[in-house]
Amino acid sequence: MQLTKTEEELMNHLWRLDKAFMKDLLEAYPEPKPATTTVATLLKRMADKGFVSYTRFGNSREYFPLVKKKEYFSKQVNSLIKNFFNDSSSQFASFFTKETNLSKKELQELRAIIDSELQNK
Amino acid sequence: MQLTKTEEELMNHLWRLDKAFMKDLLEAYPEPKPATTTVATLLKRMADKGFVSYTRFGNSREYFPLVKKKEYFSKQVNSLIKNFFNDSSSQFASFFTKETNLSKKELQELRAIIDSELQNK
DNA sequence: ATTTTTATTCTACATTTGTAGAATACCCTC
DNA sequence: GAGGGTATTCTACAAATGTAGAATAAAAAT
Repeated sequence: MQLTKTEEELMNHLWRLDKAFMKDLLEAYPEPKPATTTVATLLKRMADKGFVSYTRFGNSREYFPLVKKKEYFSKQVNSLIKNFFNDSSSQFASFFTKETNLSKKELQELRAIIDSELQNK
Repeated sequence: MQLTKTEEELMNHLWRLDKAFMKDLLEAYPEPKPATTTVATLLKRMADKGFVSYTRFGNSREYFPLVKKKEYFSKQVNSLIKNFFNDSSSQFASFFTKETNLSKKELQELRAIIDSELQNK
């Protein structure tokens, strides 16, 4: 199952905080903050979808992510690639390199990463 | 505004075909094909969102995309980057290179692209 | 202990999305 | 020009999403 945009936003807070109580999550939002009940509903739905869980502490809960940001993100990218580039990551890579505004420095860094990846092949 | 997954699928057909009548779009779907009315509804919604338009031909219409695949896709990637990498494309690039399964050949191609990009800087 | 604050659950409701039938209008063919 | 195929519009409806009030329960503060 998929997270919606709104759920993703909350998930991002949770990833950043690593684990968090309701109040921490509310704090994480910029003004205007959503109602507590709104966040509670989102958390419940996200728990149903298997993205978060929690530890009980008295009556309240410490929420934590069940899915790593990396994993989640990786699926996102892969689905983008599948959807728009007939599953060709190189086509995507080429597109990405040309179309996003990487600075000279960033491009050089990226080349370094690629070189080190090539070492392992 | 955003396209939903289902709308994206249709949009993909349209991009591939460049322009198309209802019947072409229906053909483009794999079995089980959606009902004509379903596609019609989607097209209308997509037109409302400003993603497609059409030329009248008698009582039927030749639909065409108003947004280029490249543009659309570019926005998707940028929003992914913004959402998950605090707007840092280099962080994303690094992630991408490490986490997607690029073959040796693809990595080499990618390096070539980067080199040629670096020429222009 | 009484009040205040805070989190949770239950309920609710408007909007969006996925899907398609019914009715209608048009074009093509015999 | 009557009948069959096809596209469009209208209508509908279930499910998902965004949002939050009311009621409740428990913890913290005074």
